[in-house]
Amino acid sequence: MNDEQRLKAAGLKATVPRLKILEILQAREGQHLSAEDIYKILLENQLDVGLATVYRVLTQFEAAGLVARHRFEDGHAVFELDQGEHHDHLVCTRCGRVEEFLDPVIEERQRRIADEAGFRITHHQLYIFGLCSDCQDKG
Amino acid sequence: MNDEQRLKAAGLKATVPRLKILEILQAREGQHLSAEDIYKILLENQLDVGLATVYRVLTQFEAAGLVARHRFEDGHAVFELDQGEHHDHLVCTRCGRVEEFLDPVIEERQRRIADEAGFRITHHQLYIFGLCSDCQDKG
DNA sequence: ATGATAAAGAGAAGGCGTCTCATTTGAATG
DNA sequence: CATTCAAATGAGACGCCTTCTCTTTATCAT
Repeated sequence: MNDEQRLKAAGLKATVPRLKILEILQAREGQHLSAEDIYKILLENQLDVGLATVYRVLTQFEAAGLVARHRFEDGHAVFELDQGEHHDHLVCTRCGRVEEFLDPVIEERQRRIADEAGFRITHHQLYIFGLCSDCQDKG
Repeated sequence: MNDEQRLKAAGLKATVPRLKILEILQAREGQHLSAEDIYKILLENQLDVGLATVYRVLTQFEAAGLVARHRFEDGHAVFELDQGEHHDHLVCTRCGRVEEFLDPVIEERQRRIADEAGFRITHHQLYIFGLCSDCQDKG
């Protein structure tokens, strides 16, 4: 399935801004980009896309399950492509480095906890904050 | 230990705004208050405390380990007294209801994951979002 | 009580994100 | 392929939460 088909499958028209933003996200898998980051990349590529559009598109992508939105420590949002594989994050509070992980045991416990509380889970977020090995050395 | 002593132990002068904010948080344990909420409560009690002061004090309290700051779905911050007992949250995305839980297994797995990645954990946050039992019924 | 210093109050300013509205674009139709 | 109309975009204003600045005030040690 190509990008255009992917957008249509999500119920979105295949417009230039949407295709480009999808491309950018695909080209930077594993990174966590803010709307501003994406906006700048678009401008660097001579694409006149408004920042408002970037926000709109990202919100639509999120609703369509194409991207995941995260809010690390500082509360401002970053995005990454959602490849169906949920994962959680370890975030270094000093250098901003982010590592991803997936723990089946934690996932299972979460389902059970929600179940016992009578909640139907839609999604969840687990962030572990701390100092990465490099930053521990630097004091 | 009374409130005044608690503040001094945290390295903070025992000022009126700080004492009052601490009182408010204590009187509402289990609730999650925004800075604005606390500001309004102060005004209702005829206390002329500036909103900026509320934010400052809450940030200081957080740094001192007296309160925990959370960002649920919408990105804006809420606070609660930190009684030493870490816990995580189940949040209903429809009515905003929040339930707390603590799962030793999850806690343990987190420590191990951080360990294996070479991270030294400072703190972590786990939010499970979904619909509470009441809201499931309401469609 | 007094002085040094931290904290508070008020309002301006900042930052991220959303809204509005005129204009353009996409894609279905003839 | 031209037409058409809803949907999407761009630009900038706007809004909200939070922080900053600066003067005034309060705290605490002496």
